[in-house]
Amino acid sequence: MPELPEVETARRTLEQLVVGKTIEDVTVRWHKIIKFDEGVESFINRLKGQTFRSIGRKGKFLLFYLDGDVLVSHLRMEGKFSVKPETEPSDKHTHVIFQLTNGEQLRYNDVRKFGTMHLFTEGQENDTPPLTLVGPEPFDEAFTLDYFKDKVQRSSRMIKNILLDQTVVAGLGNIYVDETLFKAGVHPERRGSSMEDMELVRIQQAAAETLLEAVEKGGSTIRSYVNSQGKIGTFQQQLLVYGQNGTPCPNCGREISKIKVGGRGTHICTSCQK
DNA sequence: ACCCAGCCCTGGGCGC
DNA sequence: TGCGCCCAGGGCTGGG
Repeated sequence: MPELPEVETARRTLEQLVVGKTIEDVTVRWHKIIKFDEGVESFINRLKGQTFRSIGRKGKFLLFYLDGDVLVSHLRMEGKFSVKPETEPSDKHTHVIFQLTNGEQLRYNDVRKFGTMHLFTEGQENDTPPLTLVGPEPFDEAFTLDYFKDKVQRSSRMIKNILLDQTVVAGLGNIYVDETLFKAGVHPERRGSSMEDMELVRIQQAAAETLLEAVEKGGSTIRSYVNSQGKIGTFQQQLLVYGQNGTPCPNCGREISKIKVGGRGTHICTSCQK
Protein backbone atom coordinates (compact mmCIF):
# COMPACT_ATOMS: atom_id res chain seq x y z
CA MET A 1 0.00 0.00 0.00
CA PRO A 2 1.79 3.06 -1.19
CA GLU A 3 2.34 5.70 1.47
CA LEU A 4 4.70 8.67 1.14
CA PRO A 5 7.93 6.62 0.82
CA GLU A 6 6.50 4.35 -1.85
CA VAL A 7 5.04 7.28 -3.78
CA GLU A 8 8.35 9.15 -3.56
CA THR A 9 10.15 6.07 -4.83
CA ALA A 10 7.70 5.86 -7.72
CA ARG A 11 8.22 9.58 -8.43
CA ARG A 12 11.98 9.22 -8.64
CA THR A 13 11.73 6.18 -10.87
CA LEU A 14 9.15 7.72 -13.19
CA GLU A 15 11.17 10.91 -13.47
CA GLN A 16 13.92 8.85 -15.09
CA LEU A 17 11.50 6.98 -17.30
CA VAL A 18 9.06 9.54 -18.71
CA VAL A 19 10.41 13.08 -18.50
CA GLY A 20 10.91 14.39 -22.03
CA LYS A 21 8.56 11.84 -23.55
CA THR A 22 5.39 12.84 -25.38
CA ILE A 23 1.88 11.43 -25.13
CA GLU A 24 0.52 10.30 -28.49
CA ASP A 25 -2.73 8.80 -27.26
CA VAL A 26 -4.43 7.54 -24.11
CA THR A 27 -6.54 4.43 -23.62
CA VAL A 28 -8.83 4.27 -20.58
CA ARG A 29 -10.20 0.81 -19.84
CA TRP A 30 -11.77 1.59 -16.45
CA HIS A 31 -13.46 4.96 -16.62
CA LYS A 32 -14.06 5.40 -12.88
CA ILE A 33 -10.36 5.98 -12.32
CA ILE A 34 -10.60 9.23 -14.29
CA LYS A 35 -11.97 12.05 -12.15
CA PHE A 36 -12.48 14.74 -14.75
CA ASP A 37 -15.70 16.71 -14.93
CA GLU A 38 -15.69 17.14 -18.71
CA GLY A 39 -15.49 13.39 -19.18
CA VAL A 40 -13.00 10.75 -20.19
CA GLU A 41 -12.94 11.68 -23.90
CA SER A 42 -12.05 15.23 -23.04
CA PHE A 43 -9.41 14.00 -20.59
CA ILE A 44 -7.80 11.99 -23.37
CA ASN A 45 -7.94 14.79 -25.93
CA ARG A 46 -6.32 17.25 -23.59
CA LEU A 47 -3.42 14.93 -22.89
CA LYS A 48 -2.64 14.14 -26.52
CA GLY A 49 0.51 15.87 -27.70
CA GLN A 50 1.68 16.97 -24.25
CA THR A 51 5.17 16.15 -23.02
CA PHE A 52 6.13 15.15 -19.47
CA ARG A 53 8.23 18.00 -18.10
CA SER A 54 8.74 16.93 -14.48
CA ILE A 55 7.18 14.82 -11.78
CA GLY A 56 6.31 16.05 -8.33
CA ARG A 57 4.63 14.71 -5.25
CA LYS A 58 2.37 16.15 -2.60
CA GLY A 59 1.64 13.81 0.28
CA LYS A 60 0.65 10.56 -1.40
CA PHE A 61 -0.27 12.20 -4.71
CA LEU A 62 1.93 12.04 -7.80
CA LEU A 63 1.95 15.15 -9.99
CA PHE A 64 2.87 14.80 -13.64
CA TYR A 65 3.67 18.25 -15.01
CA LEU A 66 2.94 18.51 -18.73
CA ASP A 67 2.69 21.39 -21.21
CA GLY A 68 0.32 23.57 -19.21
CA ASP A 69 -1.59 20.78 -17.49
CA VAL A 70 -0.91 18.69 -14.41
CA LEU A 71 -2.03 15.08 -14.10
CA VAL A 72 -2.64 14.33 -10.41
CA SER A 73 -2.65 10.66 -9.54
CA HIS A 74 -3.38 8.80 -6.31
CA LEU A 75 -2.33 5.15 -6.20
CA ARG A 76 -4.54 4.27 -3.23
CA MET A 77 -4.00 0.65 -2.26
CA GLU A 78 -2.33 -1.06 -5.16
CA GLY A 79 -1.93 1.38 -8.03
CA LYS A 80 1.37 1.39 -9.85
CA PHE A 81 2.87 2.91 -12.97
CA SER A 82 5.27 1.21 -15.31
CA VAL A 83 6.90 2.02 -18.63
CA LYS A 84 6.95 -0.78 -21.19
CA PRO A 85 7.55 -1.22 -24.90
CA GLU A 86 4.23 -1.08 -26.76
CA THR A 87 4.93 -4.60 -28.05
CA GLU A 88 4.77 -6.07 -24.56
CA PRO A 89 1.25 -7.34 -23.79
CA SER A 90 -0.55 -5.55 -20.96
CA ASP A 91 -2.31 -7.55 -18.28
CA LYS A 92 -5.93 -7.47 -17.19
CA HIS A 93 -5.24 -5.03 -14.37
CA THR A 94 -3.82 -2.36 -16.67
CA HIS A 95 -6.56 0.26 -16.73
CA VAL A 96 -4.97 3.34 -18.28
CA ILE A 97 -2.37 3.35 -21.06
CA PHE A 98 -0.47 6.44 -22.15
CA GLN A 99 0.94 5.69 -25.59
CA LEU A 100 4.20 7.60 -25.99
CA THR A 101 5.57 8.78 -29.32
CA ASN A 102 8.79 6.79 -28.88
CA GLY A 103 7.01 3.43 -28.99
CA GLU A 104 6.79 2.99 -25.24
CA GLN A 105 3.72 3.05 -23.01
CA LEU A 106 3.24 4.48 -19.54
CA ARG A 107 0.82 2.03 -17.96
CA TYR A 108 -1.35 2.37 -14.88
CA ASN A 109 -2.02 -0.94 -13.21
CA ASP A 110 -4.38 -1.31 -10.25
CA VAL A 111 -5.86 -4.59 -9.06
CA ARG A 112 -8.38 -2.91 -6.79
CA LYS A 113 -9.28 -0.07 -9.17
CA PHE A 114 -9.21 2.32 -6.20
CA GLY A 115 -6.72 4.77 -7.70
CA THR A 116 -7.68 8.14 -9.18
CA MET A 117 -6.46 10.59 -11.81
CA HIS A 118 -7.38 14.26 -11.92
CA LEU A 119 -6.34 16.74 -14.61
CA PHE A 120 -5.87 20.45 -13.96
CA THR A 121 -4.57 23.48 -15.72
CA GLU A 122 -1.17 24.05 -14.14
CA GLY A 123 -1.48 26.55 -11.32
CA GLN A 124 -4.99 25.52 -10.41
CA GLU A 125 -4.14 22.11 -8.97
CA ASN A 126 -3.41 23.40 -5.49
CA ASP A 127 -6.62 25.42 -5.31
CA THR A 128 -8.93 22.50 -6.06
CA PRO A 129 -9.61 19.22 -4.27
CA PRO A 130 -8.03 16.78 -3.82
CA LEU A 131 -4.78 18.72 -3.29
CA THR A 132 -6.41 21.41 -1.16
CA LEU A 133 -7.02 18.64 1.37
CA VAL A 134 -3.34 17.74 1.69
CA GLY A 135 -1.69 19.17 4.79
CA PRO A 136 2.00 19.59 5.60
CA GLU A 137 4.35 16.61 5.52
CA PRO A 138 6.13 15.63 8.76
CA PHE A 139 9.41 17.23 7.66
CA ASP A 140 7.85 20.44 6.30
CA GLU A 141 8.60 23.72 8.03
CA ALA A 142 4.86 24.29 8.31
CA PHE A 143 4.54 21.23 10.53
CA THR A 144 5.39 23.15 13.69
CA LEU A 145 4.62 22.08 17.23
CA ASP A 146 2.11 24.91 17.59
CA TYR A 147 0.29 23.78 14.45
CA PHE A 148 0.32 20.14 15.54
CA LYS A 149 -0.84 20.96 19.09
CA ASP A 150 -3.72 22.97 17.69
CA LYS A 151 -4.86 20.08 15.50
CA VAL A 152 -4.42 17.36 18.12
CA GLN A 153 -5.12 18.74 21.57
CA ARG A 154 -8.46 20.28 20.57
CA SER A 155 -9.67 16.95 19.21
CA SER A 156 -11.43 14.08 20.92
CA ARG A 157 -10.42 11.71 18.11
CA MET A 158 -7.95 8.90 18.67
CA ILE A 159 -4.35 9.86 17.85
CA LYS A 160 -4.04 7.18 15.18
CA ASN A 161 -7.06 8.55 13.34
CA ILE A 162 -5.70 12.07 13.58
CA LEU A 163 -2.37 10.96 12.09
CA LEU A 164 -4.14 9.21 9.24
CA ASP A 165 -6.03 12.42 8.44
CA GLN A 166 -4.14 13.83 5.45
CA THR A 167 -5.37 17.35 6.14
CA VAL A 168 -3.53 17.30 9.48
CA VAL A 169 -0.32 15.66 8.29
CA ALA A 170 0.29 14.23 4.84
CA GLY A 171 2.04 11.02 3.89
CA LEU A 172 1.37 8.59 6.70
CA GLY A 173 -0.74 5.51 6.05
CA ASN A 174 -1.50 2.48 8.15
CA ILE A 175 2.01 1.05 8.11
CA TYR A 176 3.96 4.17 8.99
CA VAL A 177 1.41 5.37 11.54
CA ASP A 178 1.86 2.17 13.53
CA GLU A 179 5.64 2.50 13.27
CA THR A 180 5.53 6.15 14.29
CA LEU A 181 3.35 5.58 17.35
CA PHE A 182 5.51 2.68 18.48
CA LYS A 183 8.69 4.76 18.21
CA ALA A 184 7.01 7.60 20.07
CA GLY A 185 5.75 5.23 22.79
CA VAL A 186 2.16 6.39 22.34
CA HIS A 187 -0.89 4.14 22.34
CA PRO A 188 -2.94 4.59 19.11
CA GLU A 189 -6.23 4.88 21.01
CA ARG A 190 -5.14 7.89 23.06
CA ARG A 191 -7.46 10.84 22.57
CA GLY A 192 -5.94 13.92 20.99
CA SER A 193 -7.02 16.03 23.94
CA SER A 194 -4.95 13.85 26.29
CA MET A 195 -1.70 14.28 24.41
CA GLU A 196 1.11 16.13 26.13
CA ASP A 197 3.46 18.48 24.29
CA MET A 198 6.46 16.20 24.68
CA GLU A 199 4.53 13.27 23.27
CA LEU A 200 3.63 15.33 20.23
CA VAL A 201 7.27 16.29 19.77
CA ARG A 202 8.18 12.61 19.88
CA ILE A 203 5.51 11.80 17.31
CA GLN A 204 6.71 14.56 14.98
CA GLN A 205 10.29 13.32 15.22
CA ALA A 206 9.33 9.67 14.83
CA ALA A 207 7.12 10.37 11.80
CA ALA A 208 9.79 12.36 9.96
CA GLU A 209 12.51 9.87 10.80
CA THR A 210 10.42 6.86 9.79
CA LEU A 211 9.37 8.32 6.46
CA LEU A 212 12.84 9.57 5.54
CA GLU A 213 14.43 6.24 6.41
CA ALA A 214 11.82 4.41 4.38
CA VAL A 215 12.42 6.71 1.39
CA GLU A 216 16.13 5.84 1.61
CA LYS A 217 15.25 2.15 1.46
CA GLY A 218 12.94 2.57 -1.52
CA GLY A 219 9.80 2.10 0.56
CA SER A 220 8.24 -1.09 1.84
CA THR A 221 7.10 -3.96 -0.30
CA ILE A 222 4.04 -5.44 1.37
CA ARG A 223 1.95 -7.99 -0.47
CA SER A 224 1.83 -7.01 -4.10
CA TYR A 225 3.35 -3.60 -4.01
CA VAL A 226 6.40 -3.14 -6.20
CA ASN A 227 7.64 0.07 -7.73
CA SER A 228 7.55 1.15 -11.34
CA GLN A 229 10.66 -0.74 -12.33
CA GLY A 230 9.27 -3.89 -10.79
CA LYS A 231 11.93 -3.62 -8.13
CA ILE A 232 11.08 -3.94 -4.49
CA GLY A 233 11.74 -1.67 -1.55
CA THR A 234 13.42 -3.13 1.49
CA PHE A 235 12.06 -1.12 4.40
CA GLN A 236 9.64 -3.93 5.31
CA GLN A 237 12.68 -5.74 6.71
CA GLN A 238 13.00 -3.15 9.45
CA LEU A 239 9.36 -2.65 10.38
CA LEU A 240 9.22 -2.69 14.17
CA VAL A 241 5.55 -3.51 14.75
CA TYR A 242 3.56 -3.50 11.49
CA GLY A 243 2.79 -7.10 10.59
CA GLN A 244 4.86 -8.25 13.56
CA ASN A 245 1.98 -9.44 15.75
CA GLY A 246 2.99 -12.53 17.68
CA THR A 247 6.69 -11.69 17.56
CA PRO A 248 8.71 -10.11 20.41
CA CYS A 249 8.77 -6.34 20.79
CA PRO A 250 12.23 -5.11 19.70
CA ASN A 251 12.23 -2.85 22.74
CA CYS A 252 10.97 -4.97 25.66
CA GLY A 253 10.59 -8.47 24.26
CA ARG A 254 6.92 -8.83 25.07
CA GLU A 255 4.59 -9.97 22.32
CA ILE A 256 3.38 -7.47 19.71
CA SER A 257 -0.40 -7.56 19.52
CA LYS A 258 -2.89 -6.63 16.83
CA ILE A 259 -6.05 -4.71 17.55
CA LYS A 260 -8.61 -2.70 15.57
CA VAL A 261 -8.56 1.07 15.74
CA GLY A 262 -11.11 2.93 13.70
CA GLY A 263 -11.69 -0.21 11.67
CA ARG A 264 -8.02 -0.59 10.75
CA GLY A 265 -5.61 -3.31 11.74
CA THR A 266 -3.25 -1.83 14.33
CA HIS A 267 -0.01 -3.25 15.69
CA ILE A 268 1.17 -2.29 19.14
CA CYS A 269 3.32 -3.20 22.09
CA THR A 270 0.96 -2.71 25.02
CA SER A 271 3.85 -2.44 27.43
CA CYS A 272 5.85 0.19 25.49
CA GLN A 273 2.93 2.29 24.24
CA LYS A 274 0.88 4.17 26.79
C1' DA B 1 -18.51 21.26 13.25
C1' DC B 2 -17.42 16.88 14.01
C1' DC B 3 -17.33 11.93 13.65
C1' DC B 4 -18.08 7.44 11.94
C1' DA B 5 -20.06 3.77 8.91
C1' DG B 6 -20.43 2.47 4.36
C1' DC B 7 -18.68 2.30 -0.09
C1' DC B 8 -15.51 1.52 -3.88
C1' DC B 9 -12.75 -3.18 -5.59
C1' DT B 10 -10.33 -7.84 -6.03
C1' DG B 11 -7.39 -11.61 -4.62
C1' DG B 12 -5.91 -14.39 -1.04
C1' DG B 13 -6.84 -17.14 2.87
C1' DC B 14 -9.88 -19.73 5.39
C1' DG B 15 -13.58 -23.23 6.80
C1' DC B 16 -16.50 -26.61 5.19
C1' DT C 1 -12.15 -28.88 -6.07
C1' DG C 2 -15.06 -25.29 -5.22
C1' DC C 3 -18.03 -22.42 -2.83
C1' DG C 4 -19.02 -18.64 0.30
C1' DC C 5 -17.26 -15.67 3.46
C1' DC C 6 -14.10 -12.30 5.45
C1' DC C 7 -10.19 -9.32 5.26
C1' DA C 8 -6.94 -5.72 3.52
C1' DG C 9 -7.46 -0.35 3.26
C1' DG C 10 -7.34 5.64 1.55
C1' DG C 11 -10.35 8.81 0.90
C1' DC C 12 -14.98 10.36 -0.28
C1' DT C 13 -19.96 10.64 0.81
C1' DG C 14 -23.93 10.59 3.48
C1' DG C 15 -26.17 10.31 7.76
C1' DG C 16 -26.38 11.14 12.75
